[in-house]
Amino acid sequence: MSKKILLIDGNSLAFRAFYAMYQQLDRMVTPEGLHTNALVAFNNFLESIVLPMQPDMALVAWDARSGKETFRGDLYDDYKAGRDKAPSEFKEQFPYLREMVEAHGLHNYEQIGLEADDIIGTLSRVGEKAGDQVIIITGDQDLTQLVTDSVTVKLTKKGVTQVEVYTPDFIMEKFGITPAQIIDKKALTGDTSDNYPGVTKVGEKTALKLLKEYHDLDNLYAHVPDMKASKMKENLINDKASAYRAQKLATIITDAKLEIGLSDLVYREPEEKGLVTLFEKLHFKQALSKLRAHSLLDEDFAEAAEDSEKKQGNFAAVKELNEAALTQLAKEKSLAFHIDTTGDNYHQADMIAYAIGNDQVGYYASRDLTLLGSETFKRIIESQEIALRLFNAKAHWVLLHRLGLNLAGVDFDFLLVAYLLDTVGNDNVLSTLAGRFGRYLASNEEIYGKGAKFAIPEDETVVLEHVGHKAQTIFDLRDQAFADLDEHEQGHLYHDIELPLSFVLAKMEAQGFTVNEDRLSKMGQEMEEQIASLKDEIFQMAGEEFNINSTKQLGTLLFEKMGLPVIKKTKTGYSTAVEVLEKLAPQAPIVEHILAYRQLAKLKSTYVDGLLAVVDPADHKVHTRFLQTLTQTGRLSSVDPNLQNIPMRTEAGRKIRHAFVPSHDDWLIFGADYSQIELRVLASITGDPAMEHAFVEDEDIHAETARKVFGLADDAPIDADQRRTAKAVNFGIVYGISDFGLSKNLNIARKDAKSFIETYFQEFPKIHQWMAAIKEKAHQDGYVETIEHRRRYLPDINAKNFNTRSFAERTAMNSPIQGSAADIIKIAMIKVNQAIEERGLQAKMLVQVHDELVFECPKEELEQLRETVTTVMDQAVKLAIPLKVESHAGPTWYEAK
DNA sequence: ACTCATAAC
DNA sequence: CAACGGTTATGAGTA
Repeated sequence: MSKKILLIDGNSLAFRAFYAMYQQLDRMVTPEGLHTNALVAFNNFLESIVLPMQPDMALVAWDARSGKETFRGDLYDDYKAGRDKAPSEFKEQFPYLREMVEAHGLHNYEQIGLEADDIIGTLSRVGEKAGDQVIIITGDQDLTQLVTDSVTVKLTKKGVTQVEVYTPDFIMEKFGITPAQIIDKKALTGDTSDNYPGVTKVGEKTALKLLKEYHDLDNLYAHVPDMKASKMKENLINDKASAYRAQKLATIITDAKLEIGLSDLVYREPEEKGLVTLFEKLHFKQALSKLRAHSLLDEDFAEAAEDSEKKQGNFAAVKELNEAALTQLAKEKSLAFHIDTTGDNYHQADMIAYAIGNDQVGYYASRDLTLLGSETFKRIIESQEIALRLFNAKAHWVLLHRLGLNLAGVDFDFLLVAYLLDTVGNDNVLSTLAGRFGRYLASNEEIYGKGAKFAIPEDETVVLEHVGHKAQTIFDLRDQAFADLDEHEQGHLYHDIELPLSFVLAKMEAQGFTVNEDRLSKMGQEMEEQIASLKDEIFQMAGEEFNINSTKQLGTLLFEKMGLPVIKKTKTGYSTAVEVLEKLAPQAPIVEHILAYRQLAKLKSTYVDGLLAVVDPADHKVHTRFLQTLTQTGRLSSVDPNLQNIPMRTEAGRKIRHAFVPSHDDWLIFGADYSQIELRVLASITGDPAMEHAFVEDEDIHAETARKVFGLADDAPIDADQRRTAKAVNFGIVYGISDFGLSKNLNIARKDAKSFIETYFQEFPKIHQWMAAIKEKAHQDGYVETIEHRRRYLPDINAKNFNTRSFAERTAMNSPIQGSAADIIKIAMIKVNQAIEERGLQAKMLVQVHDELVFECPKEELEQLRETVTTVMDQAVKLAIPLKVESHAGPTWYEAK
C-alpha cells in the first residue's frame, strides 16, 4: 500500500509564522514575557493543515545550528551572510516549536552538516523509491526542484495557512520549465536571501527565457560563443564561475547519510496531555478551550479536521446578485451585509462592490449600484425585522444614507464587538480581527494594494469573491463573538451603549459643522503677515536665513552657533520643545520670537489651511469621522478633520473657533460640558469621603485639595500658586502619579513632590487604597475595567523592565477613570439624542470633545435645549457623586465654551 | 515611514 | 539605580 509521507521545512515555516503574525507581536506575550506569535501561527498550521491530512509518516526537518557547518558554507564564505539576524522575540520561541511538533504527533529531526532542505530531499527520494506519496510543505521555493509525479510541494503564500500546490504540470504552466530546471534557474539568478550571486543582470524573466531556449546550464554555456555580442553575453562569460557555484549551492542533496529512516517517522495522533501542558505554559486560551471541548465531546479526529478546515476559510461559492435573488434574500430573518469602498473616508469614498447573504441562502455579491436603489433592497436595509450583521455599522449607515437609505435592524457589528473584547492591536481591519477568531481571509491590501498602488482588480470575480467572503465571515463570527462578549459581561455595553451610539455619531458626522470660509481665510492672511514679519526679525537677529520649522537647523543655531545651554536632548539631537525654549528665553531675545513664530505657524498650517482643505464645497461644512474603535480607554477620536483639538487655551488660537458657525441664519452654537468629570468619577469609584464631601458641597476642588496637602484650615484662603500646585497634583493622580512626573511638571524637587503625594494619600486614604487595589487587579487579571465593563488589557503589566511595567501600572490607574468618564458621556449622548427627538427639537448635535457636547439650534429653542441637555447629562448615570454640567451659547463656537 | 513639535481633553 | 502623568491627530522636516 502506498503511504502518505509528510515532510515539513521547519525553519522556513517558523519564519513565515513569525512574520505572518508580526503585527500581533506585542499582543501575544505571556505573563512571563515570552512572545508567542510564531507559536500561535505554527500551531494553527499544525491544526489546520497537518491534522486534516492524516499522513502515515510525518517529519519536521530543521536546519543545523549554523549554515557554515554545511558544505555550502565551505563552498561560499558569504553563504547566508547579510541575512537579518533573527530577532530575539523569534529566537525565544524556537525551543517551544519542537515541543509543539512532538505533542502534535510529528517527529523532529536535524543533523549537523545538513540543512532542512537536504534532509527533506533525501527522504523524499527514499519515499519515492518505496512507491509512496510524498508531500513537502515549505515557504522556500528552492524545494520545488524536488517535485515529481509522486512528490508534490506545498508552498506557503501569505502567512502559513494558504498554500500553492506545485506539481510538474503546475511548474510547467507557471514557469514553462521542468522541476529539474529550477536549479539552473537559480544558478542564473542567484539568491538574494541566501546571499549568493548568479549572473549579473539576469533575473527570473531572462533566466526562464534562456532555459527555454537552451534547456540547461551546460548546454547554454556550450552555445554562448555562438551568441551575438551583447551585454548579456559578456555577463554570462564573466560570471560563469559564479553561475556554476550558484548551481551547486542551489542543488538540494538527495543522497545524504541520515541517521533515521522512513520507519522512524510514523505519525502518531496528537497527544492530548502534552498539548494541554504546552498550551498552559504558553497561555493559549483558545487552543485549550477547543481541546477541552473536543475531549469532552469525544469528537473523533475527522470531525476536528472538518472543523479546522472550515475555520481557515472553506468559503461558500459567491453568486452574482440580481433582483430575483434579492427578493429571496428579503424573506430571511438575518443577513450579513458588507460594502467595500475606495478609501477610509466613507463621506466621499466610492463604493467598489458589496455582498449580502447568510449560511442558508448563500452569499451574493455585485458591483451594480443600481440594485441598491431597488425597493427590495430598501426593505432589507430599513426593516427592523431583518437582523443585519455588519462590520462597521456607522460607516455603512453613512454610505447608505448617501443613497437615501436609512439603515435599521442592525444586530451584530463585528468591528464594535471585536474592539470591546480587546482594544490591543485592533487595526480596524476585518481580515486581522477575523484572524483572532481563527478565520482567515484576504486583506484589502492583498486584493487592492495600498497607497499609490491601489487598484481595483481587472478580474471582477476576484472582487466579488472578496466581498462575498467578508459577508460570510461576518455572518459566521456572530455567535462566537457574542458568546465572548457575554463572558466579559459586556452585553449591556455593546447593545445599550456602543451600538446605539454608533448611529448617533453617524448622524452627527453626516450633519457636519458649517465653516465660515471667508472668515477663516482672512485670519489666515493676517497670520501670514505676522509670520512673515516674525521671520524677518528672526533672520535679522540670527544674522542668517534658515528654516525655522526645521528643529535640526534651529538646534544648530541655538546650541552651536549661539552657544546656549542644552537643556534636553531627543533621540536625534537637541530638543527645541516649548519647555526648553521657555527656559532659554531670558538668555536670548530671539527665542521669544521663535516661540511666537511656532505658535502662528501651527495655527496657520493645521487650523487655517488644514481646515479649509477639508471643507466640503457643496455644503461649506466639515464632516469629521469619529473613530469609535480606536482608543485604548474608550474615548472617541476624530479625524479628517480632528474637531477635538481646535485651539482653546491661547486667545490667538481660540479665535479659530469664530469660523465654526451654525448652518442657518438666526441659529446659535450651544456647548455643554461636564465639570471635573474625571475627578468626580475618581471620587465615585473610590468612595473617598473627603473628596465626596467636596463635590457634594460643590466646592472648588483644587482649592480644597490645596488646603489638604498644605495642611490648612477648612476655610483658609488659598493663593494662586497653592491652587496651581494642588491642581497639578489632582491631574497627576488621575494620570497615575509618580513623584518624578509631578516634580518635573511643577518644576520642584523630587522629594517635595513625593511629600505632596504622601500627604495627598493620607488625606484621601480611599484613593490610595483604590490605586493599590487596581494595580493588584491588573497584575492578577492582566486587565482593568470601567464602570460599564469596558476592558483594557495591559500586556506589559508583568514586564521585567521597570519602565515598561511602570507605564502599564500608571495606565491601570488612569484607564478606569478616563474610560468611565467616556462611558458616561456616551450614555449621555444617546439620551440627549433621544430627548431631542422626543421633544421634536430642531437642534442638532455636532461634536463631542471628551467632556463636552456641541450643538446648533434655532435661537428660540436655546433655553429648551439648554434645559434638556444639562438635565440629561446630569442624570446620565447614577453615581455616588453628583455630576455638574456647565453651558454656554453664542453665534459661533468661540462663544459657546 | 519616521521623528518632533504642538493642538485638545 | 533607573525613568518618570493619561488619551489622541496633524503638519513639517528628514531619511
